[in-house]
Amino acid sequence: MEIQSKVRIKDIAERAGVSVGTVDRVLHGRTNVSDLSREKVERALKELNYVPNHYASALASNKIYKIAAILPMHEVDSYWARVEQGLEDGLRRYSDFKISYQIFRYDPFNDSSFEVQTQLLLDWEPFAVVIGPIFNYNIMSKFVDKLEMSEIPYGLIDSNWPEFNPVAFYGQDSIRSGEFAARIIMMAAAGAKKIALFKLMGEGRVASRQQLNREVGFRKYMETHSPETEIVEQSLYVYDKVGVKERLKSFFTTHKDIYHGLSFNSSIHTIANFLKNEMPRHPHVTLLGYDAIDANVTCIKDGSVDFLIAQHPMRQGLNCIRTMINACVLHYKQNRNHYMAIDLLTRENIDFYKD
Amino acid sequence: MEIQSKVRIKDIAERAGVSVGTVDRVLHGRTNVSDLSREKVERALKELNYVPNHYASALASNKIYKIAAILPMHEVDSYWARVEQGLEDGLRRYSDFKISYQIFRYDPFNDSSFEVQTQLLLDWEPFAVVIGPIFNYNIMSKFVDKLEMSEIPYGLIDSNWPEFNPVAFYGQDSIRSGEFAARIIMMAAAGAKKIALFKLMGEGRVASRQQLNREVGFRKYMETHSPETEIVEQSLYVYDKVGVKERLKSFFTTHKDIYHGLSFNSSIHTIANFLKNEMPRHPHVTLLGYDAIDANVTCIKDGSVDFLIAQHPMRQGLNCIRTMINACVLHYKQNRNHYMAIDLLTRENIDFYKD
DNA sequence: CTATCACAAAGTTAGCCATTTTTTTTGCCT
DNA sequence: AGGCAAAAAAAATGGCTAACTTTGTGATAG
Repeated sequence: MEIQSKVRIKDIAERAGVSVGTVDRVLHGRTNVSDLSREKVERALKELNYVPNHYASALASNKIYKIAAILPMHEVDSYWARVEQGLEDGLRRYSDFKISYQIFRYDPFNDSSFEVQTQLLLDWEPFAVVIGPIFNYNIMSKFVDKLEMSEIPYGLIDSNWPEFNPVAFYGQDSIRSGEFAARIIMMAAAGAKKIALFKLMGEGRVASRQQLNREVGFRKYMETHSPETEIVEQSLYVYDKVGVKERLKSFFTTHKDIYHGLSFNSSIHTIANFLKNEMPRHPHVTLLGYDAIDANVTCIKDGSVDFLIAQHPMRQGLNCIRTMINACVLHYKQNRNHYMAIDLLTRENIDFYKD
Repeated sequence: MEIQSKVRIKDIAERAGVSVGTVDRVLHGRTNVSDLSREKVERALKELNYVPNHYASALASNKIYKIAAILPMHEVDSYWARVEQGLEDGLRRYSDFKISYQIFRYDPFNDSSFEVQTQLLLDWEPFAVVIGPIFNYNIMSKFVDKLEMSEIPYGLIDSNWPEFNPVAFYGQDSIRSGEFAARIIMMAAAGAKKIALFKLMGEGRVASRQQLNREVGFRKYMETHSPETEIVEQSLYVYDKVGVKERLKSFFTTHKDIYHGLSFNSSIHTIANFLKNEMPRHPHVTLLGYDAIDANVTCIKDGSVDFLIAQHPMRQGLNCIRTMINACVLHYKQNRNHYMAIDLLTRENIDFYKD
């Protein structure tokens, strides 16, 4: 089996009886080609099944591509930190092209911050843009309109917006992910009367779309498969550490019959660490959370968290960049939607989860 | 942030006060370079932080690389079919290089077939080799010795051999994988007195190393965490369809108290389909098996198999090729061992498992 | 003591292939 | 035939490799 593209522009030119310059003009849809020549070239391209050599192409064109990303501000050990890492990995992988990269970060709790940052981004005149999640449809819409007006291609990460036309979306199907969470926790909690749903929030802000959808999927599964199980909610503001302690203490004292709990974001380690440190004699509570951030991985390894659902944030970033470059630089066709795998991590397999 | 390598060989040559030819000689470790020149070049490389442009390099070297793979014969819908697909994907991804690829298939039930095929492979004079699993250490060893004698680099897929020195190994940590299987099945079977272990064999042959190791991991976990659960073994020769039916019928009639079963290879669909077709009124048996081959995926979707453990065969193939090319063609450093993720698939998340 | 040779070391340059720019040719009209 | 636009051909470019060429050193013989 031969996997090689030996057909060169020169071969096309010979076959079509024209010069390489003409073939190039046809390939790039430029002017100054007679209809006859264009047709001959196109026939030759098809007949010889021409595949461009991207190495040579990149070398010759010698353009500089400016790629911008707009993502939420975040902590060092977080989902978004890994997405950024993935983006950078992706860019490094394409470092043989001349790529200039700039990241713009907005305060997810402040809409005007997003507007300020997108303006800075547009002023930088990027070639392509990667966009993270924004809750507010209107400001997102305004930004996307501007991009489309300027014909700047963009990719979405994490949050899918069916009404827009990105080159690609990378993220998890949150509803299915919530169903999967329900299946797993209920397998461990078979027959349990009650399970705890912890709503861990930062700075009093509403949860993300992803989290809301996970809960939708979760409740859907529960209604169908375990309608008899009561879901006991407990809200917590993670930045109010004293408040968290008090509420959890009262929660676990009140609900002595709860041995299973989950959360739809990456803060499950808060519950695990509380139980470890503040109620060490409390019976084991099986916990399920999201995202393989360091704090959670530690808890998985010491057994205080039993399950994590992961979604390959680095791979999301990397693949998003890859797709953008494939589409915009190399002019490959791309699929729009890329739903990431819904991975279950436990103590037994977490060592092999490499993002 | 700028991700681009603007430092060229020419720049290095100027900085070091030598010609580009000399820099090239140093970069490729060729002869005819004085110690002084080599040192000057190496200093310049470090100072300017040189990163080679692989596009240009590939273009210039214009070699034809012959890559051979030696893998077991297999059915169309199987683990190995996907590994082969991954290998081909990988080669396609590097189609800007001139790569010629040939696959040699041996009969896994016949050692001399392996020897015949490896001889054909060596006669083809490949540049690099990808090797699948062989049970017999001695014939493997003989082959590897020949490769090392001829300085042909090789990669291992599926079976790891610590005594050899491949460029890379891709596969799953089978022991851990068995532990994970135990954890999952016992979560569903919490408190069960008995579970079934189906040993599904093709053509009366012993199981693969991988399967044996999975069982080792499984039993280790069971002894530690569920010593009270009895593991009831049942061997089956899948090509003897009548025999399989009879044995299974007698098995499930005898063991009316078994509601959970697993198998360490990809044939779990045999059990699922038997229960569906031959004993439709039998209570649900929770089944766990390996590998997302089509037959198993169908069973996951109709609920007759509950869990599959997957190991990304396509990714193994693809990554193995990638690593071989990175190491041998692009001269990147590579890690030796690449343990694939141990993925749990259920009806809820299988749609997002794309290999 | 120098001419010759072998060989190591270093330099030079023609590709590799797609793109872009410049130059040349062609075709058409006046 | 001259002028001009349109199209084709040719040459230059990019970073790297490898074949080829030149330079330099030391050994040996005359």
